[in-house]
Amino acid sequence: MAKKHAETDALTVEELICFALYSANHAMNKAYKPHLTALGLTYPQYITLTALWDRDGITVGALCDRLLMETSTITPILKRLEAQGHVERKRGKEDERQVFVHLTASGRALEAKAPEITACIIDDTGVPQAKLEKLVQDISAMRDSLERVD
Amino acid sequence: MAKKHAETDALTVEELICFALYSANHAMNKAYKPHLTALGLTYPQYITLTALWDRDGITVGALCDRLLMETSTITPILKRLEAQGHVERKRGKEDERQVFVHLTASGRALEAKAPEITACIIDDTGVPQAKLEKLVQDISAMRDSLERVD
DNA sequence: TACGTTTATATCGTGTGCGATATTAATGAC
DNA sequence: GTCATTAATATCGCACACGATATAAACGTA
Repeated sequence: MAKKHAETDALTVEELICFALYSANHAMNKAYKPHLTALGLTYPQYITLTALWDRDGITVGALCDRLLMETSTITPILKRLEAQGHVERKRGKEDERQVFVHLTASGRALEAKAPEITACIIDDTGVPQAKLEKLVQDISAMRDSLERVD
Repeated sequence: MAKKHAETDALTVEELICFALYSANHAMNKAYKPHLTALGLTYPQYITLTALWDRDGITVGALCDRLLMETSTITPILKRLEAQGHVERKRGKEDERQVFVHLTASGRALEAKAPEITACIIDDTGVPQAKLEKLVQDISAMRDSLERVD
């Protein structure tokens, strides 16, 4: 049985939703690591590629919106993906401020590895498919609520 | 209705549990930021303090175990907390390899701020208490399963 | 006691992440 | 058309986060 707290008591770190997310995110990163190291990718690089596999040739800004990240985070990741030959960046013709990100053959080829990695990770979570889909929905809804605040 | 995928299709980034955790963790960090900036703390520093409020005077290693982090991450955080005067580090007497971390009056005083911050964040999640507690349990269970793998 | 091994913590290099700022291009008011 | 403003992306400084390595203390075995 869980320990009871009075209203004024601070919660234990393990009882905080922030720590649950914080530590689960690190654990997920760690679970992906062996799969991604084999491909020469980091976790954020892989997530960036996943967004591009679904929607290629979008602008840096659109990619930031999709991943909920700042340009100061995405730009260096794209530079490393470009250095590895997985993406190309092209200035827009009509609007030269925009930069469009395109997958190369190499970057597109990595997509074929994703389903097996995903299957491994899903297995590692120990959560059955149906429950996992619900969990993704609940966590995403919470994230969206947090995003709306500021 | 959600888009259907064949078994061989890759999932959209939004459908991946890894992205749900990744983005929710960033959103949580962002939600805490104004509260913590007012105290001169960062998010990892606050989480570290939360662990110490519950169990003070433990070793660096025990703190790493509790937070599921590496010593290479915790040591610099402790150095910054020490520089701010919130904690003190003392070498063990019997075993001089160990370093014990103790809260100062300043570090202990911050605990009083925690309940109100927690209440704000819980409100920001938009998730009712009971459901949030279940969510914490589900996410923690998944994290523990992921940790057991490697 | 000497010395190889293990243990606890710290340091270093690389890659995020973000806020603040810079840079360059497009836009708008006149 | 000029110039202030806005918009899209990049750069910089600071703080994680971790793997690899270093350091120093404790331990084990001969």
